[in-house]
Amino acid sequence: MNSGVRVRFAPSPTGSLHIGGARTALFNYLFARANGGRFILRLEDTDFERRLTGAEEGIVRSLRWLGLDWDEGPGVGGEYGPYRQSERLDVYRGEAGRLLTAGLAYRCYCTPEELAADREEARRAGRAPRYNGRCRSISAEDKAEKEAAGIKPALRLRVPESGQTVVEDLIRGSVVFENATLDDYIIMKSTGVPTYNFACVVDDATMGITHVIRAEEHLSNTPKQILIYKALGYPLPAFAHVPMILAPDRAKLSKRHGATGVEEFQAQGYVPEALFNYLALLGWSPGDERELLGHDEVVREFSLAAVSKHAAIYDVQKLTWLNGQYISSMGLERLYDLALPFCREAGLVGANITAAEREYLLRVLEAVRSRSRTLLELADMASYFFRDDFVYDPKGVKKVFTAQGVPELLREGREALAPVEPFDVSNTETAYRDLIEKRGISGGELIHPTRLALTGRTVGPGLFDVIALLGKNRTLERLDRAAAWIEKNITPK
RNA sequence: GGCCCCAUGGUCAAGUGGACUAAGACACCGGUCUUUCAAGCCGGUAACCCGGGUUCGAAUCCCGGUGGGGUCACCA
Repeated sequence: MNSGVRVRFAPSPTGSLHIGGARTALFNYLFARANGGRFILRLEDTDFERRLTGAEEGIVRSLRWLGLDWDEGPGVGGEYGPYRQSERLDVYRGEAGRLLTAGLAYRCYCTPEELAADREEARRAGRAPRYNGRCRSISAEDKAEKEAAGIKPALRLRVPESGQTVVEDLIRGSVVFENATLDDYIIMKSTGVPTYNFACVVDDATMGITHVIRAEEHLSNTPKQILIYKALGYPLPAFAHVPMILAPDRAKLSKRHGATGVEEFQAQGYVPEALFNYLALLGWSPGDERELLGHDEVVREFSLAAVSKHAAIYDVQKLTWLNGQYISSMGLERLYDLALPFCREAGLVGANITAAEREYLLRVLEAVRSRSRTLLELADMASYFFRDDFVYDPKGVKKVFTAQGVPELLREGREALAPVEPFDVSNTETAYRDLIEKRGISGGELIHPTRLALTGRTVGPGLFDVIALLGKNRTLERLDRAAAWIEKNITPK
């Protein structure tokens, strides 16, 4: 199915993909998928000063991780390429030449120093810092003089001095800009490299983009871009400016806000399903009470008309809650795949995994998943199933190891469990319940110290699940070890 | 400062003139279940920025304030 809809996400490879960019990419992706269109990835890498090596790869990795596959762009090709602006310089030069010969653009010989001085003066005088138009109607002599002095000109667009430019925004309606508030801005730098507004328009036009969906911070660029479409004679695409994602202090996302990059969330143990779901819900809602929405459901329901107008502050707590929901309800095999790197990182499993190890990890994950909100927590919750080197939680020691007769109780527990066969949940529980009854104690009096002895913790899955998972050898060994440890380290009170 | 956008609980967010005594979710607080902690379930606290208008009626429409945000580069 091809509806003719073409949208693009056009990041600049100056850093990693943060959640604001990811959300913009997501909305473009959703719009394309919801409307049978094509989603295109384009790299806006004309600022060679700020360009960062590895940034493109990082962005690509993050998009793929989130599941936002593009139909055209780096790595997949397409008939409108190339998809990196640095590889399209001849296209921009050609289009700029058209504007120059048509008299719609002109050469500007002002130096950056002159322009800075103009701006400073305007600022002091309380005027808007607009270009003063010095080169708009430069005389032939002055021009010759500048050329002779070897000054390389930049190219400016001749902006109408009156009238209005109206942005018909799919989310905000008509937004009117007075042309008089716009100035003749630079479209080609003196180096022959296009500026953002120009390259963006040329690419969107020549790549057949039908809907420009981008963050609201670009809204004030749009009238400038519309003027270029008109000058070049290209039809206008539809525009949609989606609300921004703000940091908890209500400011635009930046490095000082800490972990806001997709890769950082990934490293902290967030799963792509959850981030996808959360980001979709930031600025958009299905219109009813649903919160947990999978990929297909979001694609089915997404519409720009339902996108809100105001900026949203992201809330890690809700993301974390969603993440926990996904961790406890996704397919176990999928969870395994996602959790494996974290388990390796935590030293629970090695690089090569036998079928039996895999089976065991699967069962462990099943036991601890509902208690974990991130994969990091998950690996941590799973650790004592793989490692014997845990220490007893000091708080727990104080609470359940210091009572009178705990070592003896643990040894009795050990004796009760030793003959159990098969060593499963219900048989071990029966053995323990019998002991509890025989001793006339409460369940907790035996169960709590046992848990601490077996796991080092006071929290975790049901005790008999833990026991069955650990198996007889490790259970008995850990009970012995704890009894001895208590006798050595604790003075009964 | 100029221009532009926006405005429902702490946060996300439903709501498009009467069904609003304003959903739902996160967070928070209580209860319940349980050997623990989660999860689950039940319940609670908490919002229409202010002022004018229009209307029989305004969270919803209009105007003005206020507040927040964005943007004003040979950055993107």
